[in-house]
Formats: sequence, structure tokens, C-alpha cells
Amino acid sequence: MDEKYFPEQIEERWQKTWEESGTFEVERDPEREKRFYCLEMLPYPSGFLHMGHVRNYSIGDALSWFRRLQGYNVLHPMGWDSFGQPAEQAAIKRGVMPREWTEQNITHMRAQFKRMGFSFDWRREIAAHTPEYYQWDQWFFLKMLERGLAYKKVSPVNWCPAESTVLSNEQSSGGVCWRCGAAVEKRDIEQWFLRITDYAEQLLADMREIEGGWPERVLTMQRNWIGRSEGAYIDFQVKDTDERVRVFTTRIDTIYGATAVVVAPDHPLVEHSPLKDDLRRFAERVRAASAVAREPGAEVEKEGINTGLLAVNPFSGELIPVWAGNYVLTEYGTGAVMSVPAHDERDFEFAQKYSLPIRRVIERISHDQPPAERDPEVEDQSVAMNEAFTESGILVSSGDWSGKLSADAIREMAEFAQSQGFGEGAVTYRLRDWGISRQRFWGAPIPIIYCERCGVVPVPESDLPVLLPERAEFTGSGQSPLAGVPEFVNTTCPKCDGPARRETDTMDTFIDSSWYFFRYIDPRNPEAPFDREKAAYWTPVDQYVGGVEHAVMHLLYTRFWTKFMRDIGLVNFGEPVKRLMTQGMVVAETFFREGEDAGSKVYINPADVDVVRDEKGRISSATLVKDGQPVTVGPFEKMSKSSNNGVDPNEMITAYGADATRLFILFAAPVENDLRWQESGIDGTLRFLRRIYSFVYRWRGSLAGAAREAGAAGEFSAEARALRHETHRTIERVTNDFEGLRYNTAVAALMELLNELYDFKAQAGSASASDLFAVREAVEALVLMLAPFAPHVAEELWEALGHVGGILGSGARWPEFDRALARKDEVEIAVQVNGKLRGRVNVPASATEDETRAAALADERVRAWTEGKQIIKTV
RNA sequence: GCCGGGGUGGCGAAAUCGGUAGACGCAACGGACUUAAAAUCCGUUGGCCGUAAGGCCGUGCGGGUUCGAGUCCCGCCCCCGGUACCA
Repeated sequence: MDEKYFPEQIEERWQKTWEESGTFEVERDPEREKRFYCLEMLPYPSGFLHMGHVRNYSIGDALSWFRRLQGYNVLHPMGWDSFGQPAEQAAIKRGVMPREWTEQNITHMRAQFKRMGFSFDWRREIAAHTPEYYQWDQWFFLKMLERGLAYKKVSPVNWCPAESTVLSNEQSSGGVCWRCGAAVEKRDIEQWFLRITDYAEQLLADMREIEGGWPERVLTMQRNWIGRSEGAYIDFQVKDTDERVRVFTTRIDTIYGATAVVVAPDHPLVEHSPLKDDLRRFAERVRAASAVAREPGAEVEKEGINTGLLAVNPFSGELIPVWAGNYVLTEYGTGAVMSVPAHDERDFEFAQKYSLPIRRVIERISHDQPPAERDPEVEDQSVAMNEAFTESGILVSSGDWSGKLSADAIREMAEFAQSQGFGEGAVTYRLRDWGISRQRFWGAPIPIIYCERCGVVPVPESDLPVLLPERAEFTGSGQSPLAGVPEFVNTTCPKCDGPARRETDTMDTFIDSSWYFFRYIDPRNPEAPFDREKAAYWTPVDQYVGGVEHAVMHLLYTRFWTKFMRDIGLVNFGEPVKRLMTQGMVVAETFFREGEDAGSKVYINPADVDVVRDEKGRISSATLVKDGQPVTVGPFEKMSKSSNNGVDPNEMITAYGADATRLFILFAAPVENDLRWQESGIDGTLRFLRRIYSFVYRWRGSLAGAAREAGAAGEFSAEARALRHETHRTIERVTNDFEGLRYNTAVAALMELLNELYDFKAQAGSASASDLFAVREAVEALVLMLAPFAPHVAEELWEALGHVGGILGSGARWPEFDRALARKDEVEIAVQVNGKLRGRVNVPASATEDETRAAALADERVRAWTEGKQIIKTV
């Protein structure tokens, strides 16, 4: 141990020790029932670690250390989400092959991870782009195909024009590409789908199992995304044709108020319209308009055309017009609605614009008077209503159904429709099947062969993996580069041996990440994706940590995938993750100058800026170091290339050490909050590490001989008792904070304990045996509790305190607190008179209410406020 | 619009059950040490009034419950995230 704290030396030394002694390598051990699977979302190997990564993995790493110290067998693995777009972009731009590019990046990033000192079991490392991994993607695909869960169809799909590829609904949420933000277009393309909709009901119902363990907002987002809607299908006969138009409604009770049927512009029914040419033009226009990315919240003007067709309301027999409207969506429900202007806002707006009748058929329930039956002759309420009445109530002007409550009518009318053969109760979902075909090279090939004679033939399991070729032409044309590799495309049919062609699309990379954490438990298994026994021991994941941006992508897909794995007998549960933590972003100040073009900004890296602060510490101005001229101070933004406000973790490690960097990132804000990066903050945590280091340095000689048993230390002085109280109280707080992942307060508690140690009156070298015992107890607890945050320095200090073999190797355990010691034997009670703080008194913790009251009343200041008054009180 | 989460010092934040608001840290200011700087150590730091003792005010706004409200209830405002012609 040096006199001064040099993070670099310490960190290098312990990283080497950990690696050599396999400190974080674990095996399934059925004897050890206490096991813990701690997982963080695997990174895309972009080549560089950023602060978001550091935060993500520091959170998981701290928890892993905590559980290890508690005696758990902890699985904490790491791997690479190494298929994907950027590798292919690099190939297009710079001609480097995706595999080469990716593997270089992995090498570089792995070294960065090691430099952070994260406690991964590196023997279990996996990478999605290796055939040993992606063959199981292909295997799962074949299993889904067998079970009818994978199918191919032509459908309008989301197309990202910037990246020339198809996206799933989840990946184009909000009408923009999840990766690049480009407005998504619709294209008709034949592609493979997975029937995630078969699991819609389970995905909703099983949320009960993870409620409390997952953030409420993630569950809400998934619930909304699945979008379950209960209602009924109703068929309207179209006059003078054999066609029926089927609508979906959740408000069948309002059907007597339907004054039109409105269909989507490209609904098949419009072919029967006498105005079909106009309608086709209308459909074109609507289609073009919807391809433009819209501002969220911007409402599109409702437009429609009367098709000239008439439909029969099956309940009332009434003939109503059929319109085509831009507000009816092809992809939801049946692409057709019954328009009830009186009771639906959209229909109301549409009816007003096109002067359709508005007929009220639901009244608010009133206890004073029965609902008035409307005069059928004057039933148009266009004047009387100035907005739609969308609540449920009691039916009026609805034939035999009048007088019923909405809830009853909804049920009974659906049953009636079914018995009459013109409808049925139904549940629809917003969730669509998962389109997984990508016109990409850098992904797992879809294991399908097209034979002229046999048609679509799955690749036999024994022929897996379907290997990606080493090279291809990268043009960015929108067709898979695989199509241009004849030795890949041309093959023979597994059934008839005749000439055949391979599927050239690859799988969505979200398939890789849907089950990767099961591969960690058995990463080299050549026979199966993983061993069931091993899975039964390690999974489900106890704690998962990652960004919230995956709420309706990865986190939904992986729940679906797990349910499928359960159905084919690989696991015996349907929820892969018990607890989920979504960490906040790392944000930093931005600085910029006006660019050449009006309104454009040139962002300047914070490292190149000098800031001037006013006496309150607020930034008052900033100048560019290079030229001394002022720059504009912008808002805090997520660290990114585009805002040029990223901080390189490598530079932080060089300047402050991995320990201080990790400690700061966990201390500066609660894990779910955004974290404002301020370099001065990391100074504070470095200071804390230096203080604890120099304290141990000063005391280690004296502590070496200190008693390890409280009894041997004899009587404790008041100060030693107070220190022991602080120690045990801190252990209690920190332990509880770990359970709730409240790292910021855990670190604060450690800082407080260190402050107590600095305030402790005894000096190293002259302390009594009992003082030494109290200090030793405090320091050892402090060092062990520091290990999850700053493992290198904790190891160094643990060794300095006389322990051999490293923290985990020495058999150290998370400190236990003594409940009696954690409680104070004397408490300060604040005395309030009429709700105002008037004094403080110290009483023994065991004091009765009467004693406390007496003590309170004896206090001078309290007496001054209670003099001559009657007293009624509580404690 | 709807759903979810928030609003506490100059800043990040704390207050786990309705009981001392602002722990811990940053920044700032003052002091010690130093030829000097860095580092380190000590102190001050929500606002107002007061020489002081002390008092008053203070957790987005307005009400309410309570001996007592950052915390509970009612009504608003604002911010962040998600999402939408979803029938």
C-alpha cells in the first residue's frame, strides 16, 4: 500500500488478480440454493463505451457484488448484440466487411469493459454474429414454423427509406424509424411474420406475475401497445350487392344512432361503388398524406367521400349511406366503422362537416325522471348537441332495446346479433404480428429454401446453421446483398434434390436479443440452445437493468419468446425477468455557436469550453478555450454525437480512475433519474476515496492487532459506543438501500460513516483496545460496503487491513447489523407546541410517554410557550 | 386528448409509517497550511427581521383534514416521458 491513492496502479493490479484467479467465474451448483442472475442489456458493439453503458453496467455490477457478498452464487454475464445495421453501413461507406468491423469493435470494447473492472464471467461471453449463436435463432424459427407461428405473407409493411429496410410495427412506433428517426413509408412486400398476436392475451394476463417488479410505466406502455379492445363485429348488408360490410364497435348499444357506415379509403367494398374512380384517387391522396411524418398531437382534417352505396342497419332495418373516410384505418379492426355522430367524437366531427344526421340514442342516467323518448320525426339532434355524448347511459329511441343500460345492452345486443347470424362479440388488439424479414446481409439468414417443384421448404435442422457468406456487394439498394451472392442463393431442395434458391432476407436482430440471456447459462452447448437443468437453476433473471427505450420492443419480444420456449418445453415459466430496472439517461450541458446557415448550430464539446460561474454557481457565460470568444450555453441533452456533448469514459478513467467514475455515476442521482454529468461532481467522489484510503493507511498498523471480538475489547467509552451505533445504523441503511437499488443514498450513508470516523477523537497509535475495536468494526464494514461501488480500492484496503486472498476469496461476508446497536439509546425529541417547533430534549429511547412529557415540559423554551396554559397533547 | 412519472436551496438530491424539511455531495464564500499554486484540513451557506437571544416565512398554486402535512383529500397550473383519428 502506497501512502497516496494511485487508482491506476491499484486498478490494474486487481483486474489482473481477478482474471488470474477466476474470481467472477461461476458454475451451476445445485447445493447452493441461494443463486442470483443479474443481467444488463447487452450492448451493440459500436466500438466505443459511452457513459450510458458505464451507468448501465455499474448498476448491475454493484448489485452483483452485493449478492456475492451475501453468499449468493451470482451469474453476471456479458455478450454482444453484434448483428445489425451499423456494420453494414460501415461496409457500404468504407468497404470494410461487417464481420471484420464488428470483431474489431468487440475487441476494443471488451478491453474498455475490463478497464472498468466489471465483474463479468467472461468465459460465458457470446456474440450474436457467430454461427454457434445464430444457428439457434434459425432453430427457433424452424420450431415456430412447425407450430404454425411463423408464416409468410404480402402485406403493407413499414419501410425506412433512409436505411432501405423493413421495420416491425414496434420499431416504427410513432411513424418514425426507431434507429434513425426517418419517416416510415408503407410498402407492399412479402415477408415472414411471427404470430406474437397469438400470445396477446397471455402477454396481458401474465403482467400480474411481474407487477411490482417492473416499472409501472413499462407495463402501461406494453398494455397500451397490445391495445386490447372488447366489442362486437356487426355485418351490414350492402343494398343491391351480395356484399356485407363488417364493422367493429365497442359501443353496439349506440347502433340505433348509426347514420352512416364509414370504410377506409382502400376498403375492398369501394370496388362496388359507382364512383370507384373518384374513390381510387381519394385513396391515393390519403395514402400520400399519411406517408408524411406528422407532429405528435397534430390532427388531420377529416375528409370523406360518399360511395353512393347504401347499407342496412341489421338492428333497425334502416338504410344508411356508406362513406369512405380518411379517419378509418385499414389496419385496425375491420377497416370499417358504423358512424354514430351523437356518441363518438370523430363521427360527430365528420357528420358536422358533411351534414350527416346526428341522432341521440343514449341518455345520462337520471334518478329524478325517466329518459325522454325522442320524437322519431324530429330525431336529428344536429342543433341540440354541440358535442358528442360519449359516456354510457340508458338507451332511448332504440326500438325494443330502449330503457336498457349501456352495459347490459352491449352484452345482450352482441348475443342477439350472433343468434341472428349478423354479428358476434369480439376482442381486437392493436398488436400486429411481428414482421422479421430484413433486406440485410448482417443478420441470421432465414432458414428457408424455395424449390420450383416443392415450394417453400424449411432447411432441415441437421443442416443448420445456414452460414452467412464471408463477402458480398454492399450497394445499399434495398435488396438484400445476399441475393447477389450466387453460391449462397443457389442450392438444392432438401426434399427433391432439385435446383432451388435460398431465402435472401435475414432475421430482425431483435430475435437475437429475445433469448440471449438463456444462452449465457450454457454458452458452448452444440446440441441445444441451452440445457434445461441449467436453465432451471439459473433462470428466470432476478434483476434486469437497461434503458426504457426497449419497453415495447425487446422487452415485449423477450416475453413472447419465453412463452414460446415454455410451450416447447425448454423452460417451465412464461416470464423471463422478475425485476426490471430502467435507468435514466446520462445528460450533459451543450455549447454551440450559430452556424453558417441561419438557424443551424455548431455544437462544441464541453471539454473545449471554459465556463464562468456567478457566486451562486450558475453558469453565467462560456468561452471557447481555443479563441477565447463566447459560446452559447444550451440545455442539458442526452450525451450524443449530434450534440457533441459526450464524455469519453476512457478519459475519465485516466483522470480519476474506474472506481471514482463508477462511484460518481451511482451517487449523483437515483438510478431511474436522468443523470447530469458534471465533472466537478466526480472530484467529490475521488475526494471520498482518497479520504477513506488515507484513513486506512494511518490506522492499519494499530488495527492489525485490534481485538476481533467485542468481549475482548472490554468496556466501551461513550464515543466508541456512538461510533458503533453509527456503524450498525449505516449497515442497516445501506443494506436496505441495496434491496431497493437506492445507490445514491447508500453512498451518502458511507460518506457519513467516514465523516464519523474522521470525527472520532481517538488517534491511531494511542487508542484503547475498545476504541480500536470500534474503529476496526467501522472500517471493515465500510470497506466491504464500498466494494460494490469501488471494487479495486476496496480490495486494496481489505488487504491492507490484513486479509489474504481478496475480498471474495477471503470468505468475507456482507456485514450484519446488530439491531440493538443500530437503535439509539438516547433520542432527541423535537417538542412542538401548537404544531410549532419550540424545543428539543434528549430522553432515553426506553422512556415512557409520561417521562418524555415531563422532560419536554421541563425544557425552558417549551415552558415559555406553555406558561399559564392548559395542555392537551400527544407524542 | 389519454396514460405514466414529476415539481423541495445556486445545482444533483434526502426525508422508507403524517412527527426536527434540506442528510450526503457539488458549487460558492471565509480561514489554516504553503514563497506560491495544487492537494489537504477547519468553518459558513433556504429567505427575511434582529447587535444578540430569538422570531417570522418556506417543499408549484388555491382550499381542506389533523395537535402536527413535502407526505393524506379536493380543485388547478407547469414540466418530462409514452401514445393516439384504435372505432
